[in-house]
Amino acid sequence: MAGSSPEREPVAARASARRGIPPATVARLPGYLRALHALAAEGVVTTSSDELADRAGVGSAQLRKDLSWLGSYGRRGVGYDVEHLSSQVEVALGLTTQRRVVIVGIGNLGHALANYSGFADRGFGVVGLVDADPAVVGTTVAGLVVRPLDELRAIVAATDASIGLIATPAAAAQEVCDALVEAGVVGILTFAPRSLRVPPHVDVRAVDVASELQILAFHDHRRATGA
Amino acid sequence: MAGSSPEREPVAARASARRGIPPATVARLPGYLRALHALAAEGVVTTSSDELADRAGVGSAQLRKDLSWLGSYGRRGVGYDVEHLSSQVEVALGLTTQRRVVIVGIGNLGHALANYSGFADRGFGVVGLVDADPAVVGTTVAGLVVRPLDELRAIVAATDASIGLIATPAAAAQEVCDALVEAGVVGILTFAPRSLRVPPHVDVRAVDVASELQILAFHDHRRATGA
DNA sequence: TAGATTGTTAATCGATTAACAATC
DNA sequence: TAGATTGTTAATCGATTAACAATC
Repeated sequence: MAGSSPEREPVAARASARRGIPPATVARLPGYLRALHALAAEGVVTTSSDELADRAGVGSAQLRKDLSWLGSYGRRGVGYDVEHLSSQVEVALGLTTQRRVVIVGIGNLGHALANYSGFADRGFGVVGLVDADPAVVGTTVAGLVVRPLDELRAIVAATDASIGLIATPAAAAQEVCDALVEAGVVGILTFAPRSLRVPPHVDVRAVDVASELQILAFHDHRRATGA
Repeated sequence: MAGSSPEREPVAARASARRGIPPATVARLPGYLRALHALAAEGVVTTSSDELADRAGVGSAQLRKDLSWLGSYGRRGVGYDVEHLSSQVEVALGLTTQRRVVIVGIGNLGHALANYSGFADRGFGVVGLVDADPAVVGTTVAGLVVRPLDELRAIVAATDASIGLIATPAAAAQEVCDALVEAGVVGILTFAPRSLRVPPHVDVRAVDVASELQILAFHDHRRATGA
């Protein structure tokens, strides 16, 4: 409109500025980080896109394309420094500061999640346990006392938790979700088998174990019958 | 080659014949089924793509496109019969015969999974529990006696299990996976945080809870910083 | 230099979405 | 018939992949 064509940035930079790292890439970054940590634990100092992709279970072209969204952290002809790349992936994912997690629903699954050591290893701290059942409230699980649902807001405020984990029955999930949102969490991971409604600023990810099995059943079925 | 153009089928039919239902669609079908069952439980007899999509948390265009891969089970101007569509989705997923599941790794998580009633409700039967720890072997969990790892093959054979569920530590997962494949399962759902290597005829799905949290952390981080 | 490996391009492929003709 | 809603089309969008120039 000003009569001259604007300065052109590289395509990738423009896309990055517009939309950031693509969701499909973000979803694979934790897998790369896992593979990098495994390599570091084995004492490997330098790796290649071939080796790392193989460890992560993806193609090397995809790995390089994914990493290119973060920047240029490899050396042509050499590969990637394991420690340095780990750090950069952690920076990209925002794992440089620990995030605090509240678990709601301390049944079998909530119990297992509260005791899962993999959270602390990977940047998360479980800071609160909440349940609606008076018989469960007051018990100690994984070193934390289980608190009643009506204290959720105070717990989130006191601990500055940003992530809520829902391990309740499906029937209670939306109500708990609303309470978590109201309390101020911005990310929710739910294991309850139903879809949740949240405002746009809140991010929900859902793990439904029976759905996963049904997807496996489809492939089993295809193999057994037609194709 | 024969000198005349071949008969043309509709595009969708050709694609369907070639590759079947797209993976992204298959992954959403369990969610539709859940929503349909919820509607049925409320006594709703007929639904629309708008209502069903809303329940499942997707757009109505996407829902109709997805269902079109299964066939034409709606009535223009009317909607879908809840019971009939449920059945058709179940047929498409191969849920008309119950599939049997073996769980390996009876720690906190394996325990929770063994006791999860959602499996039976949705077409799966837990028929075997296996653990490597002699202290766990012999105990009864969810009505089943935990058996040692070296009996895995016999259990799969005796129960005709087709799906294996891995709830072991990461370090044991590949070994357990190999044993499951060797025993004859064709679908594996793993909760261990590492990638698994399987032959092409075996299907693996992975749930990594800490990875899910890391993906949530990314969005939290983006919100807090730049975009 | 010669060999190796990245980062990027461009082509392909698959998924999503809006719009609407078909039809109940 | 008029209104409603599907099933399908076609356009757009995003993801994957192979190939290779850049460069260590």
